[in-house]
Amino acid sequence: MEKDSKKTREKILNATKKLLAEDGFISFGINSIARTAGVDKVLIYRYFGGLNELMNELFRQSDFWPDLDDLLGDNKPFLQEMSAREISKVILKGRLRELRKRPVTMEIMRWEMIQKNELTDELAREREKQGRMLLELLPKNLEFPEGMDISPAAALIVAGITHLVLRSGKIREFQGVDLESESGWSRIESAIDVLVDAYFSYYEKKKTE
Amino acid sequence: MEKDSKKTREKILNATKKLLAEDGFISFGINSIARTAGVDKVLIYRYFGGLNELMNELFRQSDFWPDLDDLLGDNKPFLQEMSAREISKVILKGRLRELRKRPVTMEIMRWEMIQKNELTDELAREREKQGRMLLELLPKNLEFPEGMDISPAAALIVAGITHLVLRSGKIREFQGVDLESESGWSRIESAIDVLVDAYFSYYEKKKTE
DNA sequence: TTGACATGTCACCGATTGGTGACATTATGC
DNA sequence: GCATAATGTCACCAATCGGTGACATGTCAA
Repeated sequence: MEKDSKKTREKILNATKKLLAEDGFISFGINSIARTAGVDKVLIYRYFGGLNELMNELFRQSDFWPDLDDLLGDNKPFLQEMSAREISKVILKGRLRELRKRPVTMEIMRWEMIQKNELTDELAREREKQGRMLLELLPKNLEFPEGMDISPAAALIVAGITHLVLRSGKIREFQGVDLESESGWSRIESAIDVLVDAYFSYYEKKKTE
Repeated sequence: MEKDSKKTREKILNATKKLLAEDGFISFGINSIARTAGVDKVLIYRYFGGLNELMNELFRQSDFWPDLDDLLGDNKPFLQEMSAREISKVILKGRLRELRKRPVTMEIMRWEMIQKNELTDELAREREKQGRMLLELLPKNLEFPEGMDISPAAALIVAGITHLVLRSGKIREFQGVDLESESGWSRIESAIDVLVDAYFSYYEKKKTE
């Protein structure tokens, strides 16, 4: 019998991540964590206090939500020179790409659809914070065509991206688009480009009329 | 002690609908149905066979998924005279409106994000069937600008609509859009119009260049 | 009226859940 | 080396779940 509290904490945290990524919240709980960690469940209470505290620990030590750098990727150096149109495209496609990389985040967001509780609230707060930071980090001189009510259009596209990512893994196809092949996803990325371009052109044209 | 099997069946079905609409699948099961119906759970097994059969019965007797008539609403008489652009707008907005009316459907779709099983498969099949019928019922002479890869763009918008509706009731606001007020939803409807218009104009302009 | 069947009630089963107390074992500081 | 605190093990609790068998009670046809 080995006694090493650090190692045990590690085992618990890893088991939690693994469980969330593979099975989601459906069979998630103290017992299943203890079982897959090969550890008595009483230790979870001793080391973390309970499930909520365990989750908080998890949130603190991993990056569940992409920050601006993640979203921009290779385009980061050119941020100041980009137009509103270009930034919109890059950030939306970044959102798609980065979310797909984070299975645990995906599972938490799926769970948010069903139940609101302290666990999901933690991620929601983090997301909100990052959202505000993102706005502040963007170039101040970005010019959007006047008359644009961007919020609902942006909300629609972001919601669409989110929904498609969350549905992937559960279904093969969504409305004729293959969610299991990279070619399907690049068709979606192209659609994002086209929609953003079309949207901006629409307002710019209106202005000059 | 009253003995009326029809009434008992009714009580069970109603309790099931009520439970799904109010609490979703989170605490859903034989026991909770029996409890809220005020009926012994053994009767559920006797009358329906089990939970799956109960759900099938529910699906058969209610319209969980909007058909073309629902989607078109007042625009139905003018279907043959409408352009692809107009039909796209009407159907997308119809989708938004009709889905919002169906809390049980919303809950099932939420559950589909988490777990795939016989219950959710039933709705998925129904949805697919209606989707095919919808394509057949549309005017045959609809002309889409060439070069358009509509599927992924349509998927994005439909996914966005779905996501926003499913998120409502759980959160107040999504990306700056109020999901609890009618004004928020009409901003979203406007955004659908604009995006569709912009998308079509984009390709039509390209063609004439 | 009586017998048979439909309907409803109740008690139980094994499995699983979150949670805790009591105890055994190991590591660590003195 | 020894006491003490940290760590790990085990057994148990009440509650809930889906599911079933045994039996009581009502209804209806012969």
